[in-house]
Amino acid sequence: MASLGELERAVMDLLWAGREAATANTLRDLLAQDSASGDGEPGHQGKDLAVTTVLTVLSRLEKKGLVERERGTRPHRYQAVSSRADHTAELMHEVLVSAPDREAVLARFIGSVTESEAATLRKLLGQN
Amino acid sequence: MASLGELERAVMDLLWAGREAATANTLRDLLAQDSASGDGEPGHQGKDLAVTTVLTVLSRLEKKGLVERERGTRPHRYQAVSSRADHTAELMHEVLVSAPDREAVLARFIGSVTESEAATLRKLLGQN
DNA sequence: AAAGATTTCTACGTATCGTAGAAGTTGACG
DNA sequence: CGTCAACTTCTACGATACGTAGAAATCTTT
Repeated sequence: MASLGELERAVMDLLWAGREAATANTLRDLLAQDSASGDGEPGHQGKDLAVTTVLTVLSRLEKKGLVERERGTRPHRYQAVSSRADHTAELMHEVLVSAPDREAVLARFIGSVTESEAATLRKLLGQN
Repeated sequence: MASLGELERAVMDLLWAGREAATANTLRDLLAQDSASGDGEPGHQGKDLAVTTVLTVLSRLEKKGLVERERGTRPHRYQAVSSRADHTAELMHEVLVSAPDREAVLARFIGSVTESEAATLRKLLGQN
């Protein structure tokens, strides 16, 4: 119960990037920028979304518990409820516990991480 | 590009459980059993699906690359392409690399696992 | 060749998501 | 205080995914 659509994801990425709460208009502008300049990904095109579109997405993200809005200020300001790292780690954990054989999963998982990530894990686990 | 529906998930669970390739009919029967007896989860009800339903789901799973079918034998036999542990670990890794700040994600992730899981990780990282 | 088993094709209902216009609400300014 | 502009909410439509299964096509077996 957590998968995001493409636009939802793009909005979350913006909210996670700038840590200040942002308005729908700001986000719309950032979305336009992000896709306009010819950066790596040719995936997303030069969007120029309506503000209502952004607002709809923000409402949905709020309903999903990923976004929080300040209703006091007039242009409402939106921000991510948790950091991207927290959110991603939570997702990883959800995936992990979705399987009954966690030990086996962790074994395969360890096999799939890079050496540098493994090093990070060793450090974090305070062993070795 | 990996999330499964409820029925798709149930089918995969069956394929992952019994390692033998199974026919659509077998799976339909197993699905009926699984939900019939009053086990823990009251989530899924006493399904009694049509075989075509199971076949449709199997086709979709095949298209997603999760299931493989033997076309030679007449009642086609289906089996999971990879083990549940492999699949789950792969998902976890996909989630991990979906974030740019993997170190931070791993840190949060480690914080979310149980002590026993942490022990498993230490063991696994100790080797190799 | 006919009957039965099996697979493929087609389809409908519901849910999610991208998208945005229409309508309602509110703050500011004259 | 009334009006306008900005902002939010409501409503909606097209596309895709999934659960579900009948209709049609194909293969097996007798």
